[in-house]
Amino acid sequence: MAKQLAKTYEPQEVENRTYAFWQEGGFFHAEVDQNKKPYTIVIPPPNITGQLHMGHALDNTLQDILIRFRRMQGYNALWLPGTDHASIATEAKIVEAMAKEGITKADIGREGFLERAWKWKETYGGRIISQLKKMGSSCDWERERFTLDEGCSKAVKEVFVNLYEKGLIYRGERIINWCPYCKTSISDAEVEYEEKDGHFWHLRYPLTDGSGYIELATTRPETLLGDTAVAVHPDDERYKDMVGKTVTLPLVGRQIPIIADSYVEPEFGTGVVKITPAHDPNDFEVGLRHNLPVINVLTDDAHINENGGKYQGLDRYEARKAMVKDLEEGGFLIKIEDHKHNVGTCYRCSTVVEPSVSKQWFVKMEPLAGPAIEAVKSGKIKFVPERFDKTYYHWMEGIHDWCISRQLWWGHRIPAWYCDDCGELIVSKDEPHTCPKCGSTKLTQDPDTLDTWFSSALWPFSTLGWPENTEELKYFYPTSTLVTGYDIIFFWVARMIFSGCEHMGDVPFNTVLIHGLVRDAQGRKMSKSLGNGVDPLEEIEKYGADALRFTLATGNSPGNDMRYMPERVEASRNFANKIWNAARFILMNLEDEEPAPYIPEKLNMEDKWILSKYNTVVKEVTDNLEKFELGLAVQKLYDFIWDVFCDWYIEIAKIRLNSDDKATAKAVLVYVMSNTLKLLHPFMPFITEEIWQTLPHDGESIMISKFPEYSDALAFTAEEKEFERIMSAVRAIRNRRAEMNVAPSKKAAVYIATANKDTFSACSAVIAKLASGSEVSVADSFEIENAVNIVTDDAKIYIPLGELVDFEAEKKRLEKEKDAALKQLSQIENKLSNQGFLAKAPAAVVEKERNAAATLKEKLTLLEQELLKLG
RNA sequence: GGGAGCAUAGCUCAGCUGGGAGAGCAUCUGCCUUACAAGCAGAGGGUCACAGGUUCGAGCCCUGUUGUUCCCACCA
Repeated sequence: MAKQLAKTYEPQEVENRTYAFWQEGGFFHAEVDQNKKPYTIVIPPPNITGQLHMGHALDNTLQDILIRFRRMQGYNALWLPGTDHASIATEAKIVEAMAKEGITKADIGREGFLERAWKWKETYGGRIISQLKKMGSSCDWERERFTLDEGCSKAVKEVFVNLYEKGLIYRGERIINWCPYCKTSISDAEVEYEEKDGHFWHLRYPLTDGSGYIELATTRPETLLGDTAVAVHPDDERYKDMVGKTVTLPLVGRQIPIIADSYVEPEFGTGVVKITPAHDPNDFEVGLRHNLPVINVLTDDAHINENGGKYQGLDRYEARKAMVKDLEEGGFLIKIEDHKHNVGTCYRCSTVVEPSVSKQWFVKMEPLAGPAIEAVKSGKIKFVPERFDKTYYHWMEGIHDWCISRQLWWGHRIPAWYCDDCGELIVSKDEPHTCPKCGSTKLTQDPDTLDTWFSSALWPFSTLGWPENTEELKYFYPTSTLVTGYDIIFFWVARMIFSGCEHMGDVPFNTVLIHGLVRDAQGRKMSKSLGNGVDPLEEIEKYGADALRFTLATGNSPGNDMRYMPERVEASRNFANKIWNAARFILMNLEDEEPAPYIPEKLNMEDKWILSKYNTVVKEVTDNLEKFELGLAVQKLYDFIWDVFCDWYIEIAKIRLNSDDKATAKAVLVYVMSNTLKLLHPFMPFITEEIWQTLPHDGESIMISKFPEYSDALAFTAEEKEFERIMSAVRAIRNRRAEMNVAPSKKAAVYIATANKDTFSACSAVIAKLASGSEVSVADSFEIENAVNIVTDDAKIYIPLGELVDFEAEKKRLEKEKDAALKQLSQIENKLSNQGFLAKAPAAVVEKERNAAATLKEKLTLLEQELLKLG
């Protein structure tokens, strides 16, 4: 025993050792156990290409708090970890790396590329995992999964075939968002709209019959090459006569019809719209209605293709420039206006996307959205905070079909084959060898892969073994809580919900705890381009993982963004050090003895006070955690440990520790300390384990100890209240001494006149210690000369400080206090004479006011007595 | 165009079902009181954005206004 702890807490030394100890102990692992209730969290799988950033740090801190809390509460807690293959992001990185070697995808082919990709995964995939461990994450690493592993791939095929057979997956030629940099289609959700300064080019399209021209405006003049009509509103009088005529497309010479369609807004611009079905979603719809040809004019990297005549080969923006010049020269350009408009960009690479008609695979959303909406409406899934259900409904209700095919190689290949001979489409979990229609053996698999979110949508059940009906799946599904940022509600949360409902017949989780973004100190989003990102690992190195976790868990509320301020981590680090030193103090006093538990009969007032305070904290922290109010919970622990336990109880305990009557104080110190460590453990796992291990303890690890529970036996309400009186007397004395600039080293006698003699006598040593008293006397009354006067609610206190006492000042001060008390009293009496208040306020509230009034009156009496004495 | 959030001390933010305005940092004063100066004891500092309303009682609920941030939306 009597272990020596270093003077300050050194997290670096403790963390790796402790984490290894937990792993070796197998404490993170959960097995199916019918005798225990499961509590399950599946991790939002980080990208294998990723590096831990503050968003991960926050997300995983919250998850770890919840999982550690539930584990200690006795739940069979499973936190299932894994990583995401992140098709677009990863493929882009690999392509980039290859480019540095001067190699392209085409050079090495699909096989060669995938070989590289898997190697990449082996090299970097583990990086983020080891970073999560640095955070202290108590994931069940034995169950680590990867969205592209065998099991997940099986689940993906199962789902694809299943949905296809139900008619919920189809292949079709439709307008999609094309990213010319990633060279793939992307879903609507993957397009980010940015307001950009652009132009409005007003053009003149001549009527073919020579009877004039029609004026229209466009923001993308280069799409003119794909125009197949010009549209006006059917009721627009200005153009009524022109409908049915044709115009000759400038620069191209193609004759295209003027059509009437109510999509056109007559008030906007000139009321005329050029229709480019191949490159605009609205125009595409118009084209369908009017049976217009679709002319694609772009290549997959956004250059003009063979349909662009002389502009072929030009980049889209070069083509724009060239065409505007030609239009101007040809007299077709009327004017150019500045125009702000929303431009769609790729969420991965920020390249401006081009809407393009293309043959892709889609998930039919409408039948899936219904049950997914109902799952939240019925309360089977709850968002915390609740307001996010609105966001969710809004998105789900207006959802379009989901484009799931990607022109990438890194991902789940679409389980569809085409017969080279008859063109038959075969969708199958297993590779087919003959065409069921013509018997041909020449079959080619669809080259595309699936949207990376297609596999993450299955994560809550694919990781538990689905489509096999495993014991794990039966036991741990639905999972309990999903923790994630509001920025991926659409990408991931919504899709998990409809996938769970569809394939499992049950919701994937019961609660979704939503957090916000971690921003920089100025409130800006952390980003690579700004270079303002704070590296969590550097912060851990500097301040310790516990300090970082504490900072992220505190001072923010669900769903709201937070700013990352280095000063706050410093404060958290200081808190860790405070705890460390409190432990050092206790250990120092334990010497070599095996401390016994406290004996209830021997507890004195301050022991009961601290135990009662502790008991309240247990209740409140538990309540807060159960309601996902993690920030409130940890704030209460901070206040209790620092202000209540350290600043008051430890100081008071020193009195007995310096006497012969040490046992009870020691026992209470140990009891409160080690149990408070348990309460704090979910938030600060490393330091709590380290200290708990050095204190007398039962069990292998704090992380599998029992989370403290509220106990009626510790609810010493009366003693708590009594001791608060002592504290307020101590505060009053300290306050007066500070005001008079009396150094703590200058001890002075303290005389306390009170009707409450028992309490004050019992605590005279406490008062002496905490309020620099040389001696403390308690009686009904005193006649003291040359004394400072202090009046508390139930006591008059005199401190003879001889020459320091200024009677006039004393009098003035007491007058001031009297005025304040009178004012307060009149406020309360106003309330108490208000019939409405008496009739309608809860009895407890009225009672509280009555007590306050009584206390004030008592104080006023004492104040008046003193003023009388002073003349 | 629709929807949501935020506005509380100099700064960053808490404030749970309406019942005496809080923390951290910063500032000021005094302390090396042998667990901790990464500390201790004190102090100052707020019309809780503004205007109405509901209520015995509003930072909290309702309506409107202003400022700000974000999300969604097919206006060329």
